[in-house]
Amino acid sequence: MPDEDQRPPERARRLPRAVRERQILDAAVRVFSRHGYHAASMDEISDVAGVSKPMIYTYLGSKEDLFGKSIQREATRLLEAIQAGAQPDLPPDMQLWHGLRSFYRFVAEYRESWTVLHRQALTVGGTFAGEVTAMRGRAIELVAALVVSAGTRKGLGEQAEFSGAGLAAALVGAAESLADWALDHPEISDGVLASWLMNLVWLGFNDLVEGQVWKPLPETHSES
Amino acid sequence: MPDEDQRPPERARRLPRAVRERQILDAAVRVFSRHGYHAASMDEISDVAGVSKPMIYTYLGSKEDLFGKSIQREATRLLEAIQAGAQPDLPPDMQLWHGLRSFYRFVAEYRESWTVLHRQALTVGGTFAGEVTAMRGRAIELVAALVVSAGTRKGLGEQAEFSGAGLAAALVGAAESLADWALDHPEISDGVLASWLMNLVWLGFNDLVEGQVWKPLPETHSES
DNA sequence: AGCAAAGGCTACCCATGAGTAGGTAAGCGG
DNA sequence: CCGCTTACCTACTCATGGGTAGCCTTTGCT
Repeated sequence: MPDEDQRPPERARRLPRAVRERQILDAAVRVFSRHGYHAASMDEISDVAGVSKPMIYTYLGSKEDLFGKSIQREATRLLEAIQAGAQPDLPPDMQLWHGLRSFYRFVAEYRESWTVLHRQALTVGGTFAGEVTAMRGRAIELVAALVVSAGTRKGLGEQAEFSGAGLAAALVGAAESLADWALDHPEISDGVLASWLMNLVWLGFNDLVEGQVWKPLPETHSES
Repeated sequence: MPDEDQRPPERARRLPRAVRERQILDAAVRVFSRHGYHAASMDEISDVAGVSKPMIYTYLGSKEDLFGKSIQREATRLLEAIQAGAQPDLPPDMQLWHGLRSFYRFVAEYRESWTVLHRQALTVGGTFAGEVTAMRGRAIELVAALVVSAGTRKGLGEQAEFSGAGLAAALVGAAESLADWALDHPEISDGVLASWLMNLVWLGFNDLVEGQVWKPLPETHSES
């Protein structure tokens, strides 16, 4: 009886390996972001991916491997998105401004990527927590460099150096937290979010010396 | 063969129920803070508590119950610590200042409580995540009220109202992130940490109107 | 056609860990 | 000293879920 398969879900059969790997990673990120590492089951991931469990093991390895690869892919995506925005030949404040905007655009577009990186990766002790905190640490150092360079340029000198790391940690945390908040307020544009932080941090920092208002150049931002 | 038990660890036998419950909760907080909800095992908790597993079930209920009670106790502790610092009859900036100092003192003293609340509680979907985010939300609202009241008082009016919630979210996130950072830098006092945030946020916010430097009254803070 | 390799699955194994059954022993009122 | 309650334990059951063995099926090449 040929042609008896009415192929109802059209479960795309026999795709090349690279495609399947992408599908599986997509599913993994989605499931991990929803339940966290431990509560996520390989069965559910395979189900979401539209693939049987052994495929995951033959293609991506163990659950830990899979989680690691998910983290790695999303982290790379995020960093690339931010770096695409913050051109290193701009002045510090503009670097920060564009980096922040890119960050918020990314979070809005890839909520699940963000969730996995921000919430879930830290809870799995061991290698991943290390990788992610290292990545976060690099972000903090980058921001710290911006802050210190700007502070020194403005005449703060030693004090900037001393408190730069802490301030950078606070700023990164503020940006992350604001990202979470923004997930529940999609009507707020990335430009507004970034400008809030710029006004908070840049003003507060620079005004230790002199009171001048930072604002983005008119051509680059579009907010209400 | 009597007296053959050389009672090596002197495992305190037959204590009253209230004491055991405290011991078990202490152990639970410690283990949950280290491994997270799912990776923590009741066996390890009972081991750390110096008590057998059935005791936990007869006294505190299921694993979920136990986690909930741990969260609840630590959250209450934290809120009480903060409220003990921030007297509501002070002006907004001083409330924030003292609240922040109390917060950082608490985090330094009860690292595990903080870890459980900040990192682990969010990863367990369902009731607890709800409770904790609700608690966090209340904190944000509180801060938002301070910020808006100060902003309105300073003449910002509508703009303060509009961005107050977002700014509060950012500030709370900055405070949390700075708390994590401070765990690796114990030499930084709570006064310094709090003053960093005050200078960042309060200055940046108020200076949208006029450039005035916030600083704590000399008698209350002790920093380098 | 024939056949190897790659894509894919069902059906299982088994360690881990939540939760419990049922028993022992110490205090305490009578 | 007798029984009743409370504190407490050892030793199990059993569901969940990570991981795998073994088999089928399509495709592409000669």
